[in-house]
Amino acid sequence: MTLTNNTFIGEYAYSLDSKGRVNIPAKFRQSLSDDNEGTFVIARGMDACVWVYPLIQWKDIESNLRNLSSLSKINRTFVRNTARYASPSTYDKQGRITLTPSLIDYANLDKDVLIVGMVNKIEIWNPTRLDETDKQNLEIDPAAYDELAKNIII
Amino acid sequence: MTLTNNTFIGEYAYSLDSKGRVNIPAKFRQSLSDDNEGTFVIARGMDACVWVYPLIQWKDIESNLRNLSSLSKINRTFVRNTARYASPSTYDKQGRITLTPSLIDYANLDKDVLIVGMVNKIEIWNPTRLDETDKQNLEIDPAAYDELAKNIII
DNA sequence: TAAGATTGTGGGTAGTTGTGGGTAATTTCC
DNA sequence: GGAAATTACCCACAACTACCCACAATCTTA
Repeated sequence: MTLTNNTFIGEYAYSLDSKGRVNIPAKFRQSLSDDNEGTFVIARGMDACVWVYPLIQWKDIESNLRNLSSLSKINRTFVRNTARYASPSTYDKQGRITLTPSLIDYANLDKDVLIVGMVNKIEIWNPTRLDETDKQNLEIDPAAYDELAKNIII
Repeated sequence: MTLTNNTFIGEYAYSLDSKGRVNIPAKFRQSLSDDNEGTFVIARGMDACVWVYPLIQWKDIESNLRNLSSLSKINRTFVRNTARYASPSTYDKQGRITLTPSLIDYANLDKDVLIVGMVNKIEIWNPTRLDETDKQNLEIDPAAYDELAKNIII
């Protein structure tokens, strides 16, 4: 059963093979709308992971980046860091995309990877790194978290 | 007799089979509106139980998550923690949904489970865990109940 | 009260999904 | 231009999942 188009939830333990390929969970592929043409854009995550966007979602981001004036230094840096490591990747007949060596290195990926649905995108993690990040996030200001939760009825 | 659509009350003792399937009480299914397409979204409860949302209820949550920018770390954490353990599940011809091993483990579910209507969602409990939780909650601050009383007429 | 329908529970089977590896096409580099 | 390396495409198999059928217990209705 697929929810909304281009929406991803859930967690999957998959493996990265010797050719740098990872499976995109079947449920995620089913949720992809046709106009993505089976293509994702992979990029550096803001945490130590790989971000995987459906093509049309990425196009949206691109147009936002386009609107940032390069007069501002922070804009230049942000645009550069975002665009620099991004690259499109179409999945093969078995539903796998190929990651770039640069991204595998950045996210510290080994054979075992964790794929996490983040609603509008997908994250690929080294399970150990995610554990560490989780622990660090425990120190996050609980008040700020409560503020968020206040606006979202769960 | 069905009360309001997508509203669940009452308690049922059912069983989880070897394939991780639980029956959704017939009364709950009857209360589901058609636009749910026979689908629930299961997720980690805030207590040690599984939360089961009707699809359209979850979509609401999802659209809120979609609007949180991943530039903010606290947003990323919040989205991840919410989406990560959630997964859609359509009930079969017999009215059962399949739980994920991860959620069965989280809620400590055994063969005997307790299904509790929580008005806008459903909870699935290990009966023993629920007893324990009940006992702890006896010690709830009466002042907190007074606070609650301001917002709800019972 | 008896017959029929509905509901909860168990299990078998066919199709799908994840994973590994092989071969041909393409690109890169000397 | 040709060899080496890389990439894209294809096939195969094991594990898993979704779907189907069966049956007993309960509830409904005539």
